[in-house]
Amino acid sequence: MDRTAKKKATIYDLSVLSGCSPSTVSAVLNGSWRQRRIKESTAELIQGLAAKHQYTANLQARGLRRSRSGLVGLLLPVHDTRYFSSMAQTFEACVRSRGQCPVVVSACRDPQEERQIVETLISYSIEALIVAGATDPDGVHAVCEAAGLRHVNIDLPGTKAASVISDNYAGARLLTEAIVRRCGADRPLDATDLHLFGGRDDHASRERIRGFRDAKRDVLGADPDGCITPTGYSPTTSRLAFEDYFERNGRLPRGLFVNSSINLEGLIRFMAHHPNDTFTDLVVGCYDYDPFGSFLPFPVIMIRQDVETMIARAFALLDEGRPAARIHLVTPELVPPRTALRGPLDALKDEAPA
Amino acid sequence: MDRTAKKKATIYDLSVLSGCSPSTVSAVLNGSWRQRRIKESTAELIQGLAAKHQYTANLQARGLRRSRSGLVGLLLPVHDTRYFSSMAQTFEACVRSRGQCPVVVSACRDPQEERQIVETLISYSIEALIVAGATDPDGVHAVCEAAGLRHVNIDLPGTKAASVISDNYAGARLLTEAIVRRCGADRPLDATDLHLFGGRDDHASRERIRGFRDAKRDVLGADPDGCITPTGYSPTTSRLAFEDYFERNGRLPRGLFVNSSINLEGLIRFMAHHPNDTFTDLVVGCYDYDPFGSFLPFPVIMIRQDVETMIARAFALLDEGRPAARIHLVTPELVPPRTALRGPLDALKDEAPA
DNA sequence: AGTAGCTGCACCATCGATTGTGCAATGCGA
DNA sequence: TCGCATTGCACAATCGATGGTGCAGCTACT
Repeated sequence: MDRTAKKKATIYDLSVLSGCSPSTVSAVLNGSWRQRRIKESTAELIQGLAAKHQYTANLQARGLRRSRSGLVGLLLPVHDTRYFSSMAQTFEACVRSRGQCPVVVSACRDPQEERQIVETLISYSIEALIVAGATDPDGVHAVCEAAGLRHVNIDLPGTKAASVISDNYAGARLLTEAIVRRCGADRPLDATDLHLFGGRDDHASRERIRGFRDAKRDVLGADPDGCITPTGYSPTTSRLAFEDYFERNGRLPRGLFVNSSINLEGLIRFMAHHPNDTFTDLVVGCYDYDPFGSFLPFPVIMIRQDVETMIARAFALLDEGRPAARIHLVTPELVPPRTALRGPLDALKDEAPA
Repeated sequence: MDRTAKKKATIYDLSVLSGCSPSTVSAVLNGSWRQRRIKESTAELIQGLAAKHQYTANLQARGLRRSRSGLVGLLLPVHDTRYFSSMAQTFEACVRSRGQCPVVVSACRDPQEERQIVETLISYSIEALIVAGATDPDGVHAVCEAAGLRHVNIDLPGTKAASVISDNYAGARLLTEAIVRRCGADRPLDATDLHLFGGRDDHASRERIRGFRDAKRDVLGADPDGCITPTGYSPTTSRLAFEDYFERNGRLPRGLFVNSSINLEGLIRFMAHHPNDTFTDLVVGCYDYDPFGSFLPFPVIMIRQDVETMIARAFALLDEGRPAARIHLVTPELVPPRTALRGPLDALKDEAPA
């Protein structure tokens, strides 16, 4: 019943133990002791005591005094997607390598949540924030600005802060062309038979749609209306859109441009309710890379966004202090069907199994 | 060039503005004003000023004073897996519904990192911690214990703290039987033709192996040695194990028990280098559910661990204060091939597309 | 009038660390 | 030996919020 939640040692404890003043202890333990001209032997004494008593600094106290916390935030729409979870993974490694502490949170694509969560992070005195895929980046910007918080958009751009995003237009063109190429191998594709599903009224969707249409016009010579069905970023609504198309047309289009892996989940939900042979002959292109998504029973061409570069670029901008509110494009990569790319987890060493 | 990073308003600012003392302002703004017998009109005055000046409490200062922070931690092995990212998603919702702030971090399965990251979280005075899939749960426990931090293991159990885990033995039996059933539809399965890949020397792997072997003995009447290849939790080493098996035997086994979706990624990496017809006839059972993994071109039977229940149970234990160091089993669910389950994202409302 | 009891708030120590400043002791050169 | 520079550290204010305690002013009752 050792219910003693032993109080953690403080600089005052070590001050008493060492016979030095708290300020000396503080200086020794935060590394500023040389410039404060503390004797090496004093430093060693205190460091020894600190180790012995398992001293660790109270970071809230430090943060209060310094009015910063050592925390760096990443605001995601959701965690549960390989795209965003790989972003979290990469972000975390990056932040740790700078000796800071990552805080990854998600706001469920709700503009109000986004702002409120950022308020909270600001209340904890986070030092910088990456705003990924925000529904209302400029709303978030206002909150950050009011608090003087460095921040950068990623994935979806805002107009008020620097943004690092994929070249969605170029990616969509690439993807569209690849779908056509893949379809055309046997018999030529009709322009109405290449349909885009997913996305909504955000910058990424608009750019992808633009790329899709331009590519169709260039490659198929036509871009009829009615070949685009926005569904939002929800598997359920996506599925309903596929069902709807299927009911209207008795089949799916031969070529499918799917706006994101979340929408692709809608497609497999649709599939789960339909026999396999509904999909012979189907060619899918999908934004976002998911390793399993790449190995579905029909060809899935994916666009892998370069998360590592985007995050790195975002940090570079944060380091700049006050970067211009412009958009930085990062080139995404076309991933042929049945391709297993390496991911952030491959950077980890895994100990040899027993 | 409004470079003024306006200092945030404090209770002292509002104190001056309102003509009340800082303690009154504090009481009003943290809700304790009724029990401090502050006049309603005073409260309204201060609340008005707070709203007008966009006051938000400095949570580091509050945390310092109260010696707790409102932060609740989740320690993951990695983010970039549907299993763990869905855990993060569920955890976050849970924490927010309690009015606290989630902090999700990953330690890459490195015992030393695990301890060090937890030390850091403790330095921020987090109030509770869920330790998910830790490589060294008892090491983490020691750190928490020394700081008097409430914590619960999840996914992988420890011996010193309460643990909520899947019933891996039962799940593995279910899965093994399901694989056999699926294989046996055409021609009976030889016991050597059902092989387990993945996992390492942790509780989950051991239980799954035990379930696998017992089920084989029961259903196939034999459980020859050499049908188990631990690979660790890395796609690359998993892939190498499949390659190795393939080279030795000229083919894969007909029935494959894959220890986790990470190991399944190893399988698709293997597949990427082999023609499709290497896998006709293959039946895979895989621990962890991944929506796309469920739709691969061969039957993949999955075990979905009940993350919602596990997290809920974990919070219940945390609320108990000092729960006994026992293991709580949660029953996982068998997921037939080509099944699209709903996930945490389905709880989100998505606004209708434009 | 005296007092008991309430109302409504102010005062002040405190949480743990940081940092500008002051000062005694020592060293050193002239 | 005097004076100045340097060394090595202590002091105390401060970051923003919290909560125990004290106390003036008013009411109500005897």
